[in-house]
Amino acid sequence: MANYWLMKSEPSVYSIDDLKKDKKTYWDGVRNYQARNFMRDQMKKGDKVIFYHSNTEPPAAVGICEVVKEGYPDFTAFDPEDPHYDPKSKSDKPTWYMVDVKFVEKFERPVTLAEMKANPKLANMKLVQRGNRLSVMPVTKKEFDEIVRMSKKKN
DNA sequence: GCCAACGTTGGC
DNA sequence: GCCAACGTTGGC
Repeated sequence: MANYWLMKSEPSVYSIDDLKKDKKTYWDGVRNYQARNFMRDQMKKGDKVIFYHSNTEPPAAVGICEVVKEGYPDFTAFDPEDPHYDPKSKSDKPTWYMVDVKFVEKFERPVTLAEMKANPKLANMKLVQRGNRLSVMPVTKKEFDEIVRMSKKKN
């Protein structure tokens, strides 16, 4: 049974349009242990992921992607030239992991953080809770479906 | 092992 | 651009 997730990306770094163009990408650069554990241990092929734009105006869920390759070492941590380089991560004992995702759809209409916060059905999501900084988080099927439903609603 | 200092995230 | 919240680091 598939699980559901939400992953944040700053659109100035990598947006849903970039993914639409590329069709597929590796989710590099996660340097947080909790998020790492989700990617390494729990994300499975076929899992659906909400693509969320952070640090932008407005912050919003903007589309859906799907896990196509399960957790494997984030090789950008091994490259001293890479902005995500981490000398503590060794190729024979990697600290950081990533997954590959493919483009599924871009929402007709972005679902803003403000709308999600205003929806009582989404009140338990980590995303809308105060001070949350997790860039990869699980969501329930109900929450996932609710966000998809909101993305189709007419203004 | 505690905890203050520091760096980063990310909404506003 | 500001700053609250949080994770990590490092001195002790």
